[in-house]
Amino acid sequence: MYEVFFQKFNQRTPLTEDEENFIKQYLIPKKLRKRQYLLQEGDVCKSIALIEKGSMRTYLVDPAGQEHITAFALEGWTIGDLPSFQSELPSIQNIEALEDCELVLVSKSAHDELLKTMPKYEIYIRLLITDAYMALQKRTLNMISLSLDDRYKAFIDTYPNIAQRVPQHMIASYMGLSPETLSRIRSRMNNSK
Amino acid sequence: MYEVFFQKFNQRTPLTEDEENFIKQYLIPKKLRKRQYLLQEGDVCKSIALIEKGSMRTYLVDPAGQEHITAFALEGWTIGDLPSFQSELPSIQNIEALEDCELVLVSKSAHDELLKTMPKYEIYIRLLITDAYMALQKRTLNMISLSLDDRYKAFIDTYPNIAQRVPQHMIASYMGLSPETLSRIRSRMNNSK
DNA sequence: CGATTTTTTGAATCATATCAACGTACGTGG
DNA sequence: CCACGTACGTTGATATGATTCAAAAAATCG
Repeated sequence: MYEVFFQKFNQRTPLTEDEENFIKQYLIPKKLRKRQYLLQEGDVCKSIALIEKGSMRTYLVDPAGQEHITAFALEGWTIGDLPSFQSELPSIQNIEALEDCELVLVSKSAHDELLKTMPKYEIYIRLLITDAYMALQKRTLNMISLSLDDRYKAFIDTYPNIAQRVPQHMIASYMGLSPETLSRIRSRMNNSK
Repeated sequence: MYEVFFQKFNQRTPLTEDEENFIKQYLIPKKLRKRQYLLQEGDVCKSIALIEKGSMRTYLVDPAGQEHITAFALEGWTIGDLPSFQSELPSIQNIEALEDCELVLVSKSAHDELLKTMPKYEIYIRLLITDAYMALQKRTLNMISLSLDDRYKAFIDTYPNIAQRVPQHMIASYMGLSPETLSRIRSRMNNSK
């Protein structure tokens, strides 16, 4: 239990066994079936979740009623709506299981408590956000500088597993283009190699 | 001296006078003339900089020789190339003064030392990156979900000062579109209101 | 003031969105 | 377990809108 959580934690901030046990008190395991929600628009994001198994997506519905996927997450990734989690205000995003999932939750109160009492947790969170920030910077750069074909290649290189596990139209939504266009990009790529 | 630096710091993490003085030992003031560089491609980013006065841009040159602006920064903002700063490997980005600037530098060694010795500095950095991450998420969302006209409006709303202080073609580069297109967006907007 | 850079405008081209139709795969209930 | 209905992915035709190239107008700098 919590294998992936502590593997990821130790990767950034090595822990003693005692420290692991200390943290374990604060963790809550949770299973989610495909299509179930971790968070729904209008609710406050009360936990961040590490994915032990499965995959999820974060999306939001714009005023015109269209869905936009802002993030995917697989095993070992941490997911949550940061603006809502930080501010304790209602979220505008939804977080949904794309496959059956096993999660490890850290509630807001547990998170605040751990930040206060355990310097290593603070370090871990800082490194986690730093990595997430750098990944997002790369994504932003790709969006402003690459052709669609190259953006799709970059997506595949960065997340080779995702493409096989989530429907294409969701990848199109994540990239901000129509499903038809993504289909044509793929057929162009297959023909040229 | 360091007014803006400590104003921003206190905003996130209130400090006593002693704590301010402790941190001051580690700070280095630096002035940069317009068009001078804080960081050039190929160099390691050895400091992060808070801008007391002036404005800067971060950009990178792609294989085809085209510049892409990834960030602007004004008074009170912190700038640096995080991947290079963290890893101490050469940066692929350039950071240039757009106006005469007064900066406050925190070197990598000072940063590491402060992280080790001063919990409040660790908290400050975590909150700083968290804010930057949330801002970047919003930018990403705008890119995948809004029309160009609305993206420009969102840009103006978010950074009302920048539009008057940096050349339009740089804003176009930041938005990932051609200068001509931005010019046409602006004339459309003026005609319709 | 003259030179250079920046912004605007126009016309042609290219890329993506949209709309529509079709084939296929999938899950769901009978 | 099969048959049906719904989702999904592909393909084609057309429309929209952004880029590119070229040139002129406007603004900025020395």
